[in-house]
Amino acid sequence: MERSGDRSGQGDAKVTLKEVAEAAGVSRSAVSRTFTEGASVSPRTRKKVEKAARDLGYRPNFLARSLTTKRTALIGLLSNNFQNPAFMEVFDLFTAGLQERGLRPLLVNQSDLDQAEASLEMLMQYSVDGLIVASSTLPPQFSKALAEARLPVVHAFGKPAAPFKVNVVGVDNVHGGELAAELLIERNYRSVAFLGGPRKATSTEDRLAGFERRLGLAGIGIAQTRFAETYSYAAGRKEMAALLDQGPVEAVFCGDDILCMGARDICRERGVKVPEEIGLIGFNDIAMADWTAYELTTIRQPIRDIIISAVELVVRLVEEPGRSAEARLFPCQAVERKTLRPL
Amino acid sequence: MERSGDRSGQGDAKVTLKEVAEAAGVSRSAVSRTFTEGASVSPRTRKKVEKAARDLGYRPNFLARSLTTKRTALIGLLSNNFQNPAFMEVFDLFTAGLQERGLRPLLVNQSDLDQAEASLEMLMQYSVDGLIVASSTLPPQFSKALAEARLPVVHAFGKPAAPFKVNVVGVDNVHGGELAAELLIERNYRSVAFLGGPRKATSTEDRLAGFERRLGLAGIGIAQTRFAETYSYAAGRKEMAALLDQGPVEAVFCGDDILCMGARDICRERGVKVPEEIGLIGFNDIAMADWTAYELTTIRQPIRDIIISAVELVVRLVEEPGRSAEARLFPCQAVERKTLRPL
DNA sequence: GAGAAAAATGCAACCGGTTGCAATATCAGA
DNA sequence: TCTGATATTGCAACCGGTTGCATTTTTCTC
Repeated sequence: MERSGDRSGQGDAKVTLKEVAEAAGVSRSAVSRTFTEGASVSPRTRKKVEKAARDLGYRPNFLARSLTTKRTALIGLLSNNFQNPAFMEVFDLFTAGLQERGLRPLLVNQSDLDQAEASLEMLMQYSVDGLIVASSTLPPQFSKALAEARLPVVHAFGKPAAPFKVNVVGVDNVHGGELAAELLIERNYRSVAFLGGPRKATSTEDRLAGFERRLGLAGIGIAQTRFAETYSYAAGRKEMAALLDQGPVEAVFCGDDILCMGARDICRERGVKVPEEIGLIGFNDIAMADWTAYELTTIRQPIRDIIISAVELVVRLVEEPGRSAEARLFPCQAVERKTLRPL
Repeated sequence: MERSGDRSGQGDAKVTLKEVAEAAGVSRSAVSRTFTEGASVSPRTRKKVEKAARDLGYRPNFLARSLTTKRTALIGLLSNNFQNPAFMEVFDLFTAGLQERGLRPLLVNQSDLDQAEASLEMLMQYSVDGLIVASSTLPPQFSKALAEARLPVVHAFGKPAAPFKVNVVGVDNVHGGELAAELLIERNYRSVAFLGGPRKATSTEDRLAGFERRLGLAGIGIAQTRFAETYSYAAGRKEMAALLDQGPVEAVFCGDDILCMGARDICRERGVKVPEEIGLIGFNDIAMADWTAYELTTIRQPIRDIIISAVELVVRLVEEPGRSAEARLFPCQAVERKTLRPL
């Protein structure tokens, strides 16, 4: 004869609170309280309930619970950077950070942020407690939708936006651009180019703005400007190739390491030596930037700090709904490796 | 005076079915039916309900619904490869594939699979409809827990396991190892080494087994064998360095592209020329393997096919609970680039 | 040991939906 | 216009929990 499961009894369908209550000879409330932090249950009942629960293999249903508690511990994690291997680090830190606090990331792959409103709606239907958007850009329309949704939202890697109030955690990209410019100025580069990420990304604009301004103070103009369509190796290659075809420059500031790696490889392919014949600066300081094949000089973005802060912020927003929007900006930092000529 | 929201009326808390019913002057059932595929509602009621819903900004609560329908459309996505940039592609495809089918990935970052049972329990508390485990290894204990859980599970990138019946979608790793061996034999390498992933990973064992066997047929033994602790660039560097220190070999078969890239870079650093002085083969054919700085000769794993198949399988398992476990294995394929000497 | 305060318990309503069933409305055919 | 078949509708119970409140039990004080 077939046993319907062993002593841990996951024999049939799901075991419910009611069955545990019956088995333990107590009311449903008693069972519920046993599994609720800080509820009032006598040690004796608790013991009985726990035994019954163990015997039956009972686990409380989180979703049913959320119906009354209004908390799901689900946090939406939305990003448009699924093509970028560097983002693995971002996902790693986000998921680990959320899990540490008992939160569950509900992942949304939104390659086109312009159509993110449907995703937002979906997230609300799943009653997520909060949302983290990990992307350097945020189309105004989406930003508007976010602001209107009654939902704690943190935009990680974004920039403080004027029109709508969304919480932001990121870096001062203008300053980052300035740092890049300084690196070049110090080393006497005179003819420089900018190879940015998507044109519409505010991070791109800001990096360019800071770069241009600081360069301007030194009397240097930007010889060429190009924008990649996506943050990807392929896009970096493509734009760098175009840039090289266009005419000679002494150095290129890339708006992202992954673009810079693509750019670096086009140089490798064409036999133009880095840094002897052309200088390159990246942005982010992703782990791969340190790989022997690249050793990018780059502007470091404190990814870890940003993510820890974003998680902490979203948690806080969930706890204090009334809280007004906030921007947390971390400083960038130049890290010198081997893609610029020495001082 | 403050307006409490515009005409779309997300003024206050969440709008519920009941409120819509009242506004539309119909019963709650009618509203429910309006939002349920294939339910019986007259066009007239539907119109009324839809108008009321629109005016109030109503969205059905998925979680409440799931309580009675027994479906959440949540699929657990558990992986231990959050350090591996190559896995970005995997996440991209998984999330996109699930979303296409209206499913939502609940992400679990489980760097230590030995402790995955708690995560499994958590997933069940969230009533996920199914689970995809993306990892090349699966500790027996976890495998056992998976088999016992009443939950559709697909192990992607795994291998068909003897003791417990878990659905698997992956490649024939033994054959992959053989392909690598053939590549080396053809090119007359005689002294070869194996630099594998984690020792306990079955994929590592299988690749090694196939490699060794095919080599054996040609009368070649494996000169050195090393195992990386993780699938990471750093681990690849470390083991390759050790391997180089140990003594000379003509070629190394790396159990993963990311390890191979680390290995490649140690060579670059030490000035040992690839492929002139040492040959390298990777495994996977991740996007980065084609980067100019690496151009790895490697054994291709059809990632896209595996993922599409895994998603399709988990969907099917959800629909047909009784279905017995299945293994879907795809063939590997050698792709030649520039890290082995020419024929 | 009596009385009052504190702790534990159960009842019943509720969270936001779905659904079987019986009742009602609509429609077709004669 | 009447009858039976079919389509809509609402009622009420249910999904698996939580929680305010009144009641009962326990504990403490004197």
